[in-house]
Amino acid sequence: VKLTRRQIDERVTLLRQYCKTRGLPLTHQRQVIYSALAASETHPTPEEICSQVRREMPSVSLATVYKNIKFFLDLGLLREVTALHERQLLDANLEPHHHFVCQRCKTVMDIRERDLEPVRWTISPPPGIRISGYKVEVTGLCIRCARKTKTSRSSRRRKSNGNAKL
Amino acid sequence: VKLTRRQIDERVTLLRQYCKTRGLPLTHQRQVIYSALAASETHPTPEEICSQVRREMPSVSLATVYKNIKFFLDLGLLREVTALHERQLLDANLEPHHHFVCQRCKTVMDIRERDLEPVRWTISPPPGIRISGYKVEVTGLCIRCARKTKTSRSSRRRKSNGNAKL
DNA sequence: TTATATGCAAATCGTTTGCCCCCAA
DNA sequence: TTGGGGGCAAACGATTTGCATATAA
Repeated sequence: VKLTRRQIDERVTLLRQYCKTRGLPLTHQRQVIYSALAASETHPTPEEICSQVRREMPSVSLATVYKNIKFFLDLGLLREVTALHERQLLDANLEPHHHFVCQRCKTVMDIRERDLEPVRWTISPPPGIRISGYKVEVTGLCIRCARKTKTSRSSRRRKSNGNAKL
Repeated sequence: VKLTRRQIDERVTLLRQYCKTRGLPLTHQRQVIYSALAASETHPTPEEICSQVRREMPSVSLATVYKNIKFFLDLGLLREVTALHERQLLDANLEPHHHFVCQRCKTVMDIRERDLEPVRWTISPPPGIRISGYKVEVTGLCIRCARKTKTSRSSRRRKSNGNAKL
């Protein structure tokens, strides 16, 4: 999905508005980092974005790129391919199954395969690729976090992945 | 999904067979690590498995646990919750969409939301949780890797996530 | 016996933090 | 002017590696 120059500028304008309404400063590097992200056609790593940004602004530090990425994520102006990249989580369940991931505490719970309709294409799948399986990731809030959210006060980014039940 | 002692032993027997047919030694620690995994009801980290194993065998090193986890993954006796935990991958596409992940080179490609049927439950979703969305992860081999596989010779674990097209 | 695994410690990699200076508002 | 941001280097946490020793087959 390649964006035109104009579409990228629109994204930066969106960023500008977000910053303005929250009274946050919009620095030059922040703009350049965000347009590098918006212009990316793949799923870049922070390092890759940093190299990209350095073509235009050789002095940016990797730390600044990381800080801004977190900033954009918090604002919802950017997403992660997976929220579970922090550490390796193992799954000894060899049966095909799906997952529920709590977006607050990151707890993962299994969903039996038969509890969801099989995934189906509405068009023919892209030619050339070989498909071996489909895994659905249901996101939301687990019971514990859903309860806490009513009154708020968080259990964000728990280290343990606990025993919470669906 | 809590397994009975008997089911765990069956899993270890499976491991024993895999090792035997490949002529690989089945050490005491390998067995204990594998049963700790099979007995896990959650999605443990390597650290957590290590602590668990140490209750029975206090001398195991974390390095051994890591090496064995890789061993089990290679044999297909264990899975990861996500194959993309190694580094943070960013996704500037704010539209809801799905992903194709090449299990060999780890390239991620977007699938437009409308190209897959919406995910649906066959039973009513677990009460108490709050669901905010569904993301499908289609796994398989990308064009490049699918081609290479016929003749073999790999591009495993490429560092870049490339520009490969669906 | 012989190949492979283990344990330990050092190395590496990705990411975060502290601190001092600078800039956008 | 002033509070958040930027750059740098040190700190960190997770994972990997090198190597000498121990172990399964």
